[in-house]
This record gives sequence, structure tokens and C-alpha cells, in this order.
Amino acid sequence: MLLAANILIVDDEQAIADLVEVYLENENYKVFKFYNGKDALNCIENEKLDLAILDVMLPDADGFSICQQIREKHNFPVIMLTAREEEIDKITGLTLGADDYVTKPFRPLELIARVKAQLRRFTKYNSSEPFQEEHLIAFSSLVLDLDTHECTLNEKKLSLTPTEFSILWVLCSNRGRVVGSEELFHEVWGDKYFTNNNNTVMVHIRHLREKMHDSADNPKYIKTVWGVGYKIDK
Amino acid sequence: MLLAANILIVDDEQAIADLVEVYLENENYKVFKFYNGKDALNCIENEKLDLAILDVMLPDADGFSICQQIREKHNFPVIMLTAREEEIDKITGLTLGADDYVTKPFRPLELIARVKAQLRRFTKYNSSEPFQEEHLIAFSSLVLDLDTHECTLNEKKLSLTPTEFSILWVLCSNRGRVVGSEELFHEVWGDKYFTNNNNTVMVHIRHLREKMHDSADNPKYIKTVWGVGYKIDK
DNA sequence: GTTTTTCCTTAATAACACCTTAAGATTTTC
DNA sequence: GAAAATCTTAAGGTGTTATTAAGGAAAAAC
Repeated sequence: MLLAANILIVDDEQAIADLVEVYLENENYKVFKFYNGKDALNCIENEKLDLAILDVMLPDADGFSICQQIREKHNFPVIMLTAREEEIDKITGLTLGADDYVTKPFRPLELIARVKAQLRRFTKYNSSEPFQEEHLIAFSSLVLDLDTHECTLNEKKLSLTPTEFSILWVLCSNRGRVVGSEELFHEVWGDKYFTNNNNTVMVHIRHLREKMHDSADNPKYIKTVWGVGYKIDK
Repeated sequence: MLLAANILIVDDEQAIADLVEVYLENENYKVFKFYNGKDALNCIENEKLDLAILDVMLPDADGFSICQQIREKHNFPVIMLTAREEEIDKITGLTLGADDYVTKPFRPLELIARVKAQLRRFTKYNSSEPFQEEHLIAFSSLVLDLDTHECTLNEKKLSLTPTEFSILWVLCSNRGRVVGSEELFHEVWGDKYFTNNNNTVMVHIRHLREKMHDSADNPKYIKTVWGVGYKIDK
């Protein structure tokens, strides 16, 4: 049995931290979530972590000082969440020393991809036991590869747009379970928008089904659960 | 199994020292890191080192005096980290005796390249067991040599500029995976800038493709993954 | 130290892929 | 049959990438 990575997320914007927690748990990671630096530091001492996601600006400490303490006593990758680019001037220098940076607002899949890249880079050079990673979702003739962003159905390559890929990824990683359209929206679009634009999701589903030679009535892959959402069977 | 080299890094700017540590460890080197001269000197006496990276300006000693002590009792390469070029005049002379110099801010890849070059040069003439190095990427008619910065495609030499080489190196060492343009930017330009100047990357990609007789539509080598980044297939 | 050359960046524009919107059609539920 | 949810279609708008060319910076040559 392979290990699932332990990931720390620290952000005083609770909405963001909560959201990130959902994404990560969706990918089967064990998540340690905190809204301030003090609790986070405590966690760093007592838990065996594999990666940390830190907001740069915290009420009681900045992400940089936490990053330093991680570097001193431990050795695992750190990803910094930085504010949007206009505000970056104020924190120049603070982000030094992190392994990667993600600017808010971000798309969940982007963050997931970075997390996986860092974990892989780290384990590669530390030759510890590899984590349970799913860069690849494969079942019944459908293959999704997060590394190459390629999708294969019945050995034929489908060229999906980023949003389409993202939707299919979420549905697949939750296969066997109905994903509500609102949940789906947040998983794909992140905190970028707040209006759950249902129609947009539907149009993308339509495009997906078209590319998969699927149809709304009598669907083979993406099934509509009326009044609830969409699902892909196991 | 080949040996991994022991490398000393000394810099009172902890952020810099930490950063260098991360990059070196990613290359499988064993790192001894210190923020002051005193601890560093202690390390030099007690550890069997293979290379030292010294900041010129330290609170309790300058890199030069440390370098002197290394030269007196030991015999391994020394790389000096010097401040930005405007300030170099003030410390001219201090850097004498080192094997190489790197000015801050520096690109991570550049430092790694210098480290490898020095280790190579040194072991060559001391013919002990060679270090484990990866200075060459070779696959399907494309060869990249980090030491000489030479690139060969189909047995024909391409004359790449430093930036072009750097970009191609990053893409190749991540081949089979999409590298986001922001990630690419940070890998190549380092933490020097925070503005992800996407356009600059694109122009270099364009030049690269031109020299490789590649095109944006129907590309053979560098492929664009829309909304995500660039990749080179495995 | 000066000129020459090479290289990097910037900016402006064009071309393209993608996303969203909206409005009407269809299906499902009650 | 009415209401609500979903589906379909197409067009306009947005954002991303490609392409040039030109200015300036850095490096090399003299």
C-alpha cells in the first residue's frame, strides 16, 4: 500500500483554506488546515508533513518566516500563495525560498498540478517511498493524464480544452458518485467567480459529450442525475 | 552507486542560503549550510568537503578569509557569491583566489552549472571516483550539454543563446510533462523578477522553434498546451 | 575606451482558441 | 398541462498565443 501525502494549508482567508482543503481531499491527500501561523507552526513540529501551502500574508506571522522554520528543521517542499500581481510589490522578498508560487485567484487543477509536481520532484531526489499519486486516471478505455493534459478514449486521443479537461478530471476522480453542479463549478473554477453559472457548466458538458461521442439521452459516460448533478459510473 | 558531493554554502542572507540549499539538494548533493563564518570554519575542519560556495560579505568574516583558510589546509574548489555588479568595485581583491564567481541575483541553473563544472574540473585532475552528474540530456536526436552549453539536433549543432538554452533545458528535463509558462519563467529567470513576463517567454520559444525548424502549428518538438504551458513529448 | 555585434526585452498587432451568454427547444416532474 | 430543470445551438466577447520589429542593454571585438 502506498502512502498518501500529508499536506499543510495555512491561510487566514478561511474561504480559501476551506476550498483548498476540499480540492486536496478530493485528490486523496491528508490535509492539515489552519487559519493562523501559530497553529501551523505547532502542526509542523508534531506531524510528519510532506508539503506545505502557505499564504504570504497572515495575521500573526508571514508565510516567509514559517517557510524559514520549515527549512531549518525539516525538508519538504513549500508552495506560496501570493496575492494578485498588483500587490506583489509590497511583499517582494518574502516569497524567497519557496519551491513554487501560485498567485490568487487560481484554478484548483493548477494548484493540484503544482502540488503533484513538487511531491514528485521531492521524492525523486530523496528516494523515500513514493506517494500514492494519481497523475493518471484510467478506467474502462478512458485515460486522463494530468502531466501531459492528454485524454484518450478507446485508444483515440481527444483534444480537450482546459475547462473540459478539468471537468472530466473532477468527474472521474469522483466516479461512482454524483457531483453537484455547484460543487463541480467550485472544483473547476475555484474562487475566481462566485456566481454559480450553471448554464456554462452545461455547455461544457455538452461539448464533452460531443467529443466523447456521447449523448444526453442514453449516455455512456457522463450521466445526468436530474435535480442533483452529473456522475460517471464506476 | 556513485558518490554525491559534499557542498558547503555560507551566506548571512538566510533566504539566499536556503534557496541554494534547495537547488543543490535537488541535484542530489549533500549540503552543509551556515549563516556565518565561524560555523562554516568549524565545518571545514570537521567535514570532508568537495566544494564551497561563499558569500563575500559576512557579518563576522569575509568570504575571502575563509577562502584563504580552505586553500591553506585543504584543496577543493571555491565559488564566490558576489553582490550585484555596481558594488563589486568596493570588494575588488576580496574575490581573489576563488575558482569561480557568481553575481547576485543569479539564476539557479547558472549556479548549478558552475558547481558541476568545478566538480568536474577538480575530479578530473584528482581522478578519484567521479561524481554522479547529469550534465547531459540526450534523446531522439536532441542533445543538450550543460557544461559546454552546446545543443545538437540531428547531428547538426544549433547555436542557442543562453536564455534559449536554459528554456530548452528546462523543457527537456521535464519532458513528458507540461511546464506552465509561469513555472518555466521561474525556473529560467529565478526569483529575480516577480512579474511573470509571459511575452518574453513566448518570444524565446518562437526563436527556439525557428532554430529547430519547428513551427507553432504542427510542432515536432515544443508543443503548446493551450491555457497550460509548453511541453516536449517523451 | 570605443566600436561593433549579439542578445534580451518590450510593445503593438494579428490570429486563434476558448468561454460565456442568451434564447429557444426539449425533457422531466408534479 | 404548467413549471422547472436540462439540453442545444450559435454568435459575440474575452483571453491566450503567435508574430514582428525596434529600442536598449550587455557582451565581444577592436
